[in-house]
Amino acid sequence: MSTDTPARLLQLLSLLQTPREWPGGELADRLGVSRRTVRRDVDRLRELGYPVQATMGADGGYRLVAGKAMPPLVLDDEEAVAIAVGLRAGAGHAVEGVDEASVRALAKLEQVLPGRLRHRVATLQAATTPLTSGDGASIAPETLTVIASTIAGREGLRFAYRARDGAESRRRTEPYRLVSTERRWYLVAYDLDRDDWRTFRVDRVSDPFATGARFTPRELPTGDAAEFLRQSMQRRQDTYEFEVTFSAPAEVVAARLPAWLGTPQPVDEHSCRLRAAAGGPMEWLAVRLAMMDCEFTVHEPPGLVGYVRDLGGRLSRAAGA
Amino acid sequence: MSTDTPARLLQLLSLLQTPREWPGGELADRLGVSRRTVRRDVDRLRELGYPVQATMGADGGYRLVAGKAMPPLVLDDEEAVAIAVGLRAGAGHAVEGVDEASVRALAKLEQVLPGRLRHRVATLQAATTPLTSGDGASIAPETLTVIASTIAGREGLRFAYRARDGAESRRRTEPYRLVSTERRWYLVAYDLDRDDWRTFRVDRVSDPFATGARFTPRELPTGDAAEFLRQSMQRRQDTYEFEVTFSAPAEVVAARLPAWLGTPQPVDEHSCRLRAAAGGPMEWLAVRLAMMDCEFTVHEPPGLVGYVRDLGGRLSRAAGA
DNA sequence: CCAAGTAGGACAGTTACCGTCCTAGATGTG
DNA sequence: CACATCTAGGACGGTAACTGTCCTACTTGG
Repeated sequence: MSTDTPARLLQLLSLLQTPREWPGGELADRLGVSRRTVRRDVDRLRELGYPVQATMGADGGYRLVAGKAMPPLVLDDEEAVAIAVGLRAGAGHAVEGVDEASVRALAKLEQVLPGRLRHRVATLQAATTPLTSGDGASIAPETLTVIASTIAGREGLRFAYRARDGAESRRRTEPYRLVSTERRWYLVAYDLDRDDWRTFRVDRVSDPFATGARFTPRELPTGDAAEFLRQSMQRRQDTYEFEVTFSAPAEVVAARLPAWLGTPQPVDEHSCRLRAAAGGPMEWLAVRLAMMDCEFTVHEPPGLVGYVRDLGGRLSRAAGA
Repeated sequence: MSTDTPARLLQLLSLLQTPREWPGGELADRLGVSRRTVRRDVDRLRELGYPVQATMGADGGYRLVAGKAMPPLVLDDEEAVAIAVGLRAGAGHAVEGVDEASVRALAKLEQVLPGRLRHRVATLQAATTPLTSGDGASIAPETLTVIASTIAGREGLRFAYRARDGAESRRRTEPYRLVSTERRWYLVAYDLDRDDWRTFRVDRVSDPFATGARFTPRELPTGDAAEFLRQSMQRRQDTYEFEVTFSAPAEVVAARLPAWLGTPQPVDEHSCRLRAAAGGPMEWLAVRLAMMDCEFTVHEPPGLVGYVRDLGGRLSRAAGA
């Protein structure tokens, strides 16, 4: 309705993102301009790099197709809520390799999410259950997004931290990177009080907030945040090795397990063995194995064997054995 | 760098979405215009409804905050991939109430996703595991997005359908709505051959494609697609009732279960009972119960009891009991 | 108080934009 | 085959909008 050119272009972009064909006449009507102007606008979008495809002939029309760069996504309310909920649900147990970008996208979205939608996201979020099996290691999505924001904005970050021995402390940091490996989130940051680089487990962070103080990022001595994390993990020995034998062909098992857990080695035609290192909560691995839908045997570590035994006992009792 | 006004406005919008403060001078530099013009552009964005907040005084700057409507999201490559992967992973087992919007958002995103990113999404998607426990009821995300596109674009839809008795048939339909209830996806559509409204289970749909023929949506006699689905489900009796007793306070159980499964009723201070109806694969419910981390007893239905017993036995054997 | 930032009015030159005319090419239908 | 319906794009003139420069006013933190 507004007669402004840039506004009209944004509106056109939004219309074209609906997965259907738009005849020029209809667009002209909707935008309140002449057909010729629509053609010019389409031209302009193309010059901007958004590939508008036009099918010729009767029954033709315009539509936005895949191009070189991502066009700005124009979402309606429900779609925005769906993405927010989806990303938040995934934040705790996302796919290896996209976790950090996923949190960044969530932070970006939540920055501009209208208040009334925020409500709906929170409600729906409450209706879903965190997949973490009650070991208290769950992470509030807000924690991740606040941290991501401070990293992107180069702002100071303060939070309360509960160390491995249970001791509480308050930290003033310059956040550097979020890294997630093997079902756990870590923050690599420069600790202003310790005057050195540190890694923090995000599930032990509480009450994080941006101080507002901007800083220029220091250089990490190790270069890569993931590398730095790996080194400090080695010192702490936070992972464990496990070994399982499955009564199913290696291909079948491989298809049902996440690739990062490793590749099962065939023993014979009908069984295979998986030996790999895992981090994160052991319960998760146990449940994952339970979902495999084939016979298997856990050899190591003893803790995992114990947990699987407990789970088995509990289920047997539940069935009234 | 000097492009025309609308392009600059889009660029400005993208800069402001980074969660940080931008001083006017820096924006002027980046956009290649004078400081005054930046102020004018900011004004224009505000008039368009995008609330740009400015902090006054030294060390001030601009940033985009939550407003009345969603601004067009400007994503970088990694963020786009992250959202696509997240939505696809969630497509099979999403949160009640946002599923359809989620699929619509995914369709919208994939329509414009550049080819090189498509590759990355596919790769990462392969690395993750479908959560469906081997009953063959998994759904390819593509199937959902194709259907969603035809609904949005009012295009005819053809697909192959495997009926409950295993009979294969080809369908020509005018798609109306996607509905998901209790872990399953359904398509409500007008069947052009049967000349009547039908519901289809999406996990039995294969090889769907848009015919390209546009149509004007008919009116559904029942009015609401969800209502229509409910009625045809009642005829088929696709759900089952279950009853479980937990050895944990009702609040604790409620907090760990999805709300749509129902509310547990307290029996005494330390236990509670849940009686509700569920649909979808029974294995899913069994695994969900296993993750509850407390003792429980399954009373009904017999099938669920049997499945829990099997799972328990398998786990006990796995632990070498 | 000063420095550095936002906010916004006034003015003049330039530019870009828009609608109304055209004509040309593609495509499916009667 | 001709026709209707769509995209594609050149030409043109009047109007409107945009931009940079130069102002002043106000806010905030050191």
